[in-house]
Amino acid sequence: MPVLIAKIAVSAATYWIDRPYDYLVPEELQDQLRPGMRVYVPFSRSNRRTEGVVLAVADGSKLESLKPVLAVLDPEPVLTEEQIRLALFMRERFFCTVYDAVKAILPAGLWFREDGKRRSADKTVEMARLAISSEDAADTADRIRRRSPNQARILDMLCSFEALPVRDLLLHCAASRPSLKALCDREMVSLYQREVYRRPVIPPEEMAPLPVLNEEQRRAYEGLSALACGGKAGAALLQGVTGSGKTSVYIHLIRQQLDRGKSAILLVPEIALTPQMLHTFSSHFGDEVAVLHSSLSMGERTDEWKRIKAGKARLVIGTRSAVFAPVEDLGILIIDEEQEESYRSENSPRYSTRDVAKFRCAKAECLLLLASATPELVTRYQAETGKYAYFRLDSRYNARELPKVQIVDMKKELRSGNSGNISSFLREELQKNLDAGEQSILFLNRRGANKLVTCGDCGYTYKCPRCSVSLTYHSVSRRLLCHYCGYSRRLDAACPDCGGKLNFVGAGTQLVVEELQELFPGHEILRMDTDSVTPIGSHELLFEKFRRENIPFLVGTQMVTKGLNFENVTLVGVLSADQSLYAGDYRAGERTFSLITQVVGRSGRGAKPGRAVIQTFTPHNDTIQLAAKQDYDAFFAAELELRKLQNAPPFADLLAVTLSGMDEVQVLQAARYVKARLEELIGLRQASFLGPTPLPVVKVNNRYRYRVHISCRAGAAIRSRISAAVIECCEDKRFRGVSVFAENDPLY
DNA sequence: AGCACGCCGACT
DNA sequence: GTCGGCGTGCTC
Repeated sequence: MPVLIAKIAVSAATYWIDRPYDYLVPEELQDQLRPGMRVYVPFSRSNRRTEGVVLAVADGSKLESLKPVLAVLDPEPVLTEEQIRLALFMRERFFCTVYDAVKAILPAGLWFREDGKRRSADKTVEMARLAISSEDAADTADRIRRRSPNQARILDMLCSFEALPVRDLLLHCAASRPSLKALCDREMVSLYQREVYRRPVIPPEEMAPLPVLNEEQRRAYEGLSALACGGKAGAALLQGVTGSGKTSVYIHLIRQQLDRGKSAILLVPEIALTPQMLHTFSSHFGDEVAVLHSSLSMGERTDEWKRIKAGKARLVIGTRSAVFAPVEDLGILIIDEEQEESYRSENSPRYSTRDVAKFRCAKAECLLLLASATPELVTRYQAETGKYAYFRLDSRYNARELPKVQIVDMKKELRSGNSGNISSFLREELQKNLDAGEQSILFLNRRGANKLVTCGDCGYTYKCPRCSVSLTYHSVSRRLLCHYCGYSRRLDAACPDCGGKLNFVGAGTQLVVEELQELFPGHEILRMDTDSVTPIGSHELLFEKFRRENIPFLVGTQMVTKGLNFENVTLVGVLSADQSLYAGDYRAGERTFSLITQVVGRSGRGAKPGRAVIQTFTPHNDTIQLAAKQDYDAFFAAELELRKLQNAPPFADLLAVTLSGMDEVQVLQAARYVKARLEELIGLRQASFLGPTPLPVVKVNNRYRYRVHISCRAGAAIRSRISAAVIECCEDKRFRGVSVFAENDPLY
């Protein structure tokens, strides 16, 4: 009798010991256990109980003595064969453990035990169906109609519907439970429980008709649909300017795939997933839509996941993690605003949504559609060189004109004595809008839009004791806060060093609001940034207020840039266009271009023409000039030349090994060791190495962080050597206490 | 990373 | 004698 062996990825394994471990399948588990199920296994010398996932079942092992699988945790596999392959792919591509990948693929709610209180309990509904044939039921109904009219009506009802929720059945038959009970007792009707899925609120809709496509949209649709139905894997770029109606093309493509019995995934950036947008899609696809995003409760997410896995929802809309949605027969996968950084995961597994999408589409032999007004340079390059199919939508809806853009030199402004955030030109434009009763949006190109606190006398600033950053002041809590580690303390009445007066500096949204209040006293101003809004839907409330009450000014960060239409907004001001331009990594240019394009696109969405004002300290900068002209093609050409010179993507792949630890000297030594090993293992001919360089914020939570950069054509061979160098460093006793990981295409 | 094993010094 | 310090090595 052959011994059954399970190849298992265990959760306790760290990156450098992560491999499939062989375990014995005890006889009593042999007919239950299948690949894709989670199990408990003993691990390590202590045999502590560890969770694992079965990757494969084989009938023999090279190893002599094996430990047994302790228990099977799932009645059915939670991972399909394809998802297991995906997890293995992710390990190789993103330098993570298989189990890390599995955790990204499955919804977190799946880990809460059936017996525990924490579990998101399944909601069920009681259903009734006929236990006899419908002919017999109809006969019986006629026979008993005089004596038991209620029971007869129930039988009639069940003859025309296969199964009905008991509640509805009784309601519609004007019957009560005893009637149903009688039928059950006579074994004519049976009852059972059906799981209902708690759904995020999607308002019930009348189904909207397919949007009418214009000539240009129709051409794009036809080209893309030919690819999507061609049964070959491939990718395409749909480059469409803001307002060109990409969404209409999506709707047609998705409808077509659903009609062919296939499913579809539509990914959107975090902030673009608005109720407005869900509304549009649910009005076209109703119950076929499942929504996955970070603001759902764990239970809701698990429910949606189950609904998708059961084939009940064939269109999945969601943010980056929805790329793992367990749909079958994928027909098309669309990534909207594909250049957005929210598509990359910042912590392990550090995956790129696009790479995962490519893998899935290749396996499913379906189309990957990348869409944007300002695609990532690499994407556009692939389209231009024929690796991706390429479609464009160049005309704006209703042939509206692009806003007129004016660049303002803030250096001049400073010289003429204005040190504020709002230039005199912008102030005049704002005044014009105010007089005309039109609205304006001011965009602050900043992440943490918070105030710094300094001493006016000695220049003292508050530093985080654990990180190499200054603390910022939060007016809501009236405390100083570290954005990196969460450290907070109360503000002193005076400078702790010299007793001088403390000043608030920095161009936070709050400061801009204060400046506006001074310039335009008595007019209402809305403020919107990461601090002032968090719960989902609160943006919408704010936006709604802005629209309805025709409030003259809206000041905000990132989120004011995203696809919102305000008829009456005719002026947009970009307060500090350069902020993101010198952020250090090779993507700074495209990030700035895309940001300015999006902001400028907010202006003049209605009947009235729009204007935009871009304030910058570097008015002659190419990126800013081209962004002002909204000339992506010229920007692309210029930036591509730059990339060629820098040997940056698409001409080379960039990877990095990041090291961190409490002992800065030791971290640096480890980093130098990694670099030396990389040079030996890969060779200087195939790659170039840079570093170690400190991260922009070198110390976070008392850990010093350094990085070694690798520029090369990254194939499987090179990646495995990088992996080997990381593992060697982890195993080296000299570097105990230093954590090391590799990464594909790191964000600065 | 955990966690056991083991080989030394200070204590009931 | 033995309790516990951490240095060392392994994980099917």
